[in-house]
Amino acid sequence: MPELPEVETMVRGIQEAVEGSRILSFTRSKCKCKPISPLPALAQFAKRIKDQKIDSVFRLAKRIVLQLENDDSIVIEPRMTGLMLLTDPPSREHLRFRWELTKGRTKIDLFFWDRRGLGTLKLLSPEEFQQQLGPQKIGPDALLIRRKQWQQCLSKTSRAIKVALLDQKLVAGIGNLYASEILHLAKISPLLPSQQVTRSQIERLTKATRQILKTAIKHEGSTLSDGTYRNALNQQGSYQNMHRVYGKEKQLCPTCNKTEIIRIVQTQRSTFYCPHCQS
DNA sequence: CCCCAGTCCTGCGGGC
DNA sequence: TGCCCGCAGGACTGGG
Repeated sequence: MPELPEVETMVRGIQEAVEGSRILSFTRSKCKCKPISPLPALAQFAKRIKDQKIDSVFRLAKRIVLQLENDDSIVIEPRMTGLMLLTDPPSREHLRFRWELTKGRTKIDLFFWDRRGLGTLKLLSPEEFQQQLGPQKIGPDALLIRRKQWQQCLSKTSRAIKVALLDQKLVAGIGNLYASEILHLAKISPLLPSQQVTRSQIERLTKATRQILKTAIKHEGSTLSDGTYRNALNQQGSYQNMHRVYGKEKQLCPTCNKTEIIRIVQTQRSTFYCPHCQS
């Protein structure tokens, strides 16, 4: 599930400890779990990053980037169940990778844990980074996108606005959960064809996106009932307690307090909304 | 080019 | 009780 707020929380959680540290070792966990799919030969990967200093840690859409001093980047995509942790992971079983870092005399363990194993890890040269993660592959960040950019990206597609919000080429960082939350706050129907969005709807969408994502970051993201998502210290987020519509089928809409929230399916994903407030 | 269904993966909950 | 199936949704692929 990690979307922008969860990935941002992971980055903030490891940033201080990891920035300026040096990579002592990188190992794949000896657990039974399968190695991550597009990972180059591990020995080669480990060799390329060994003794490198990590200059900075930042979020790129839903990815975590460790920028190395030689300008290579370690790019981590948690996808559904991946976590970056500074403490012992939730279980031994799905631990995938471990970095041993040093900073002065301090030793730091950094873990990548991933229950479902859909996450990916890449080491990219600056050229590969530009090619694979450049602006033509990834749209403007959802936390920063402005009214004019919303207008531009939505005018490009005839798809329903909820479906467009999930297209990372149009706008980056929103996933299935926050798409429903944002559209509810913005009072926009998830079924609205993107090209038909009005000026005032764009205005509301711009504000709602920032407000939802910022508040979710403040609450360290959403830990759903499966309990998977955790911050870097293996603690749960709390934004799940503030959800407006996601997972709340048949409950009353928190805005009008008289209509039941309904669940529909758009391109094989659940959408939750209030048919009264978001008509 | 645009859009969507199918794919990867694991754990859980519902139905029988 | 135990088994099986479907579902959860990140991003990518292939085909219409």
